[in-house]
Amino acid sequence: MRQLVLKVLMDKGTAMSLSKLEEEFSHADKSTLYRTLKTFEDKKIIHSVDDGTGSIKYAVCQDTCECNPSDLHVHFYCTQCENTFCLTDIPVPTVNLPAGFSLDRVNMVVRGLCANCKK
Amino acid sequence: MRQLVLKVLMDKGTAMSLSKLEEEFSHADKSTLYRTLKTFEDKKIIHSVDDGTGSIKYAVCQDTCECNPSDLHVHFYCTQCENTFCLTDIPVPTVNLPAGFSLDRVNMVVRGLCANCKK
DNA sequence: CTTGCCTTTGCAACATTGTTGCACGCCCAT
DNA sequence: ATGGGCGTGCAACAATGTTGCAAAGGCAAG
Repeated sequence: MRQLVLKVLMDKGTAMSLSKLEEEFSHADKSTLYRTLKTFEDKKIIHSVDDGTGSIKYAVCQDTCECNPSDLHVHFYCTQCENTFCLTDIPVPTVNLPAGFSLDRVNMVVRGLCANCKK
Repeated sequence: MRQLVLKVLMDKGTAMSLSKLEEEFSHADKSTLYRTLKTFEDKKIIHSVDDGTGSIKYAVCQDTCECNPSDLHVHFYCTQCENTFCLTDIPVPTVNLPAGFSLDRVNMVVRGLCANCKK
């Protein structure tokens, strides 16, 4: 089952939400998928993205993924196809915080149209 | 009532969630506050921030605020005091999207410790 | 083979947040 | 006084995320 979930996530190419996975596995239970995702996240096999849609998305980590300190890359949410992409090539730009502020993590989500939907 | 809500938001200096407002006005109803915030948002008096905590925060717009196309400034969430600040001085850096992608809005939230909590 | 343990799964319930329908009360103008 | 519009409160609801508990399966030791 976990193998199936991982395969779907890898084939999909985009970040998936829990409800999307439920549709994919209509026979599987929500809690099973939920715990599967949590397990993967603990094991640093996938990382979660809050893309502002209200539901958390999950995507497989790249080989070079360093999910440890942060989500290092920018995420993109397409407002038309409603897919969330990992822009693994685009690192989160550094920002100059006000004096006294220390940085822990950064979440950066770009909304717009993806290459497919813009055609 | 709306005047009271607006006053609290302005005095607070940080972005507040609906539940925080409920605490502030223990006698007021959730839906009243909710509709008040929605009204303010429509009128572009306040803007909403999804800081990744699961609850949407609201903050008064600056005079120069141009909430229209996007949240133009970076937001900061302090993991200790759990306050969300508008870093109105810090514009969201531009990113070079992959070919074919078009930008609509950007949400950028920095997590860390604020000046007060880092002391 | 049987027993017991551990893991995984499914069902159900729950908390939280956000949202909406409906009715009541208030104010104001006609 | 009457009616309409607005704001408010109560309640219910939907969606998401989360957890407790019991059943089912595999695996190893006896």
